[in-house]
Amino acid sequence: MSGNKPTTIKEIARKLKISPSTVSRALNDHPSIGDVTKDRVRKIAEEMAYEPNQTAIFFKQRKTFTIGVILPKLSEPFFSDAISTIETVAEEKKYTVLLGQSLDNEQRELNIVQSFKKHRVDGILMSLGKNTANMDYLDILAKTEIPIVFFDCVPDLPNVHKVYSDLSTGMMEAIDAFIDRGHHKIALINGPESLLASKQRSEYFIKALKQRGLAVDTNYIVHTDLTEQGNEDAMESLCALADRPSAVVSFNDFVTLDLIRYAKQRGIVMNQDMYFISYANYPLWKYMDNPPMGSIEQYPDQQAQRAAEILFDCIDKKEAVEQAQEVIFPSKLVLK
Amino acid sequence: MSGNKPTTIKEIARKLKISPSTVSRALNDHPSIGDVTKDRVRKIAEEMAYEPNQTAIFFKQRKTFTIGVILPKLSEPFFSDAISTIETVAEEKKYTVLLGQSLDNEQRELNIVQSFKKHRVDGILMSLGKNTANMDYLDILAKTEIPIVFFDCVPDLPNVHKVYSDLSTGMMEAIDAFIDRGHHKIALINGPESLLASKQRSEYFIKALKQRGLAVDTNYIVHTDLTEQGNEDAMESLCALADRPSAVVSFNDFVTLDLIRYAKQRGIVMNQDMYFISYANYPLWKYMDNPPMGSIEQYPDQQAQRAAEILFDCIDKKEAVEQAQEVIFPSKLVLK
DNA sequence: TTGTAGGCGTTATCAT
DNA sequence: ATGATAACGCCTACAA
Repeated sequence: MSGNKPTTIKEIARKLKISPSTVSRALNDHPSIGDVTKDRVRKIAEEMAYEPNQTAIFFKQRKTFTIGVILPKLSEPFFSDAISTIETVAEEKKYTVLLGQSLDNEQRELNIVQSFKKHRVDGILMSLGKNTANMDYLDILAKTEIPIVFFDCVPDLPNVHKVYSDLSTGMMEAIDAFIDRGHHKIALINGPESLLASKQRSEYFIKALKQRGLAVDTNYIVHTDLTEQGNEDAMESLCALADRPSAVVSFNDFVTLDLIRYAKQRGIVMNQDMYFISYANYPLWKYMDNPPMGSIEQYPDQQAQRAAEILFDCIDKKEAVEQAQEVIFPSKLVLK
Repeated sequence: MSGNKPTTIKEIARKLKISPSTVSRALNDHPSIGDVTKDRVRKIAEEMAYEPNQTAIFFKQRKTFTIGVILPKLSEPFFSDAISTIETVAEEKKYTVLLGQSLDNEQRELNIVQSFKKHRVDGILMSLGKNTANMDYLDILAKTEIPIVFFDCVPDLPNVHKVYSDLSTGMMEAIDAFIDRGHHKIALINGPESLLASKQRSEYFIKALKQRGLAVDTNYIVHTDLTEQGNEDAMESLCALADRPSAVVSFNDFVTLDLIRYAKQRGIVMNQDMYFISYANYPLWKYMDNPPMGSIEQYPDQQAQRAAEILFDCIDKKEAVEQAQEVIFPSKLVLK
């Protein structure tokens, strides 16, 4: 039960009085080795509890059969779904998954990338943190030739592989749903203006309103820093308007949780005085007495699956991945 | 942007017309190397974008600076909290985390252990799946000398390191809370009888009732297989009783979500006709109109932290870990 | 202060 | 069918 080192091929060879190469070949079922020898080797290997030293093999093959996954935080169902899918795909390819949560912290993101690089992962799947602006690691990785595929929260750059959800389709459906139900005072509670995700929501929101012939009231577009306080403040500023909106598209379901709670405190009746639709389609709404009118599904599993496939294509050096891949899934409104 | 291999120490040596060992030492700031040489080496290394090949180092050191974490599923907040803590501790020790979700599947658990062993992780943190009975990997790991520390859902074996939550304290508090509020018809909706977790809940439930002088009505102890249907069935069987209980301890918050929904459908008014307390203390209750009376916190972060510490002690070969460590945190009722 | 040589475990190449 | 040798990149005892 103490420091007895693992058996090596050499030891087997010595015991059998044959050469290490023969042992190696026998163990790998090489055709040129006789069945007798193979059997003898296998038997002894079994007895001595031989286990190939993968670190040696990785080293020699210049491959680790490991991919790194970097995402903001696993406590968001979107990402815990995604990682499950990634794991499944990886498992099929006999790969193992190295995990890193950035917690939306740019510095951590960089550290994780560095650490993954150190560990010589064969590839990286990454969803950016909410505030990430700096893309230095792209250079770092380009130098090291480690393929990287972004998903969900992707950088606004050409020449990188990315898989994400098209927020506009869901937005259009949301606005449609609101208008069809007679709403014309529709607001947007958006995330921080710096985020690409926010810019997109904003853009699609305005586009959708215009397309349906509604005027865009800038008072109806407010921002939250995504903290509980920020969410409440955003809601408050909407409620303070003389002409309060009757429908709200919110950044995501987490924000909406706070909005609904705040609204209730203020005596605003859900789905009567005010209607909500947000992004994410988290599974918890079915347990709520006052769920939002709908939520926009962004398909974490599909995104993760596709991103993982592209990554493995890169790793396996398929031709198709010479150019940067860009895969976009439409988002979809799900009524509650 | 193509197959130019990473710089090696040899190449730097050649370029500088000095020996590889000198380069190695210079790079590692060895005291015997002159400052001039160090500077020259560092400069060239920088220029040539030298990166030490960790796989070579791992191979040589017989260490990977990697720990494997195996847990049932990250979609449970308990585990996503736990993994965050583990990552933090690992990061401090310059370790990276390999992830494996067992999805409560024993075969997967074994595969993951095998895969981790292949990757020569320096240690493993593991929380068992709900149905795991087979502990073969313990032998596997013992042979390989890979330390393993269990947390939360731990095996009922001696001689293994384990960190878990004492369910009895929370149960006692729950029963106390119910009784103090005048309840004496108290039921338990338990998980599958096969689970250790269920056996414990059952045992502590009965013990707590007896301790407070209440009779134990076996009709008041029902089981669910933890599916939505199972949860509803369990609730149904309680509601069907002539003498319906007014208070229920349930297996966990997920079960309680279904119970509450079912109860509401049946016109049972929460916290009036019926009161609930369950294990987990998930963060979502604050958003619910009808939260349970309370929930029992099991401190994922503390458990994970402690387990990780023990694991690193094992890895660092501290004396203290020669005997199997067993750390128990009391669970605690949190009223809503 | 620096260089030389050997080895970590495995496998591929070239012999025999 | 099997063996000897070299090499992957790095480190380090020993030598100079």
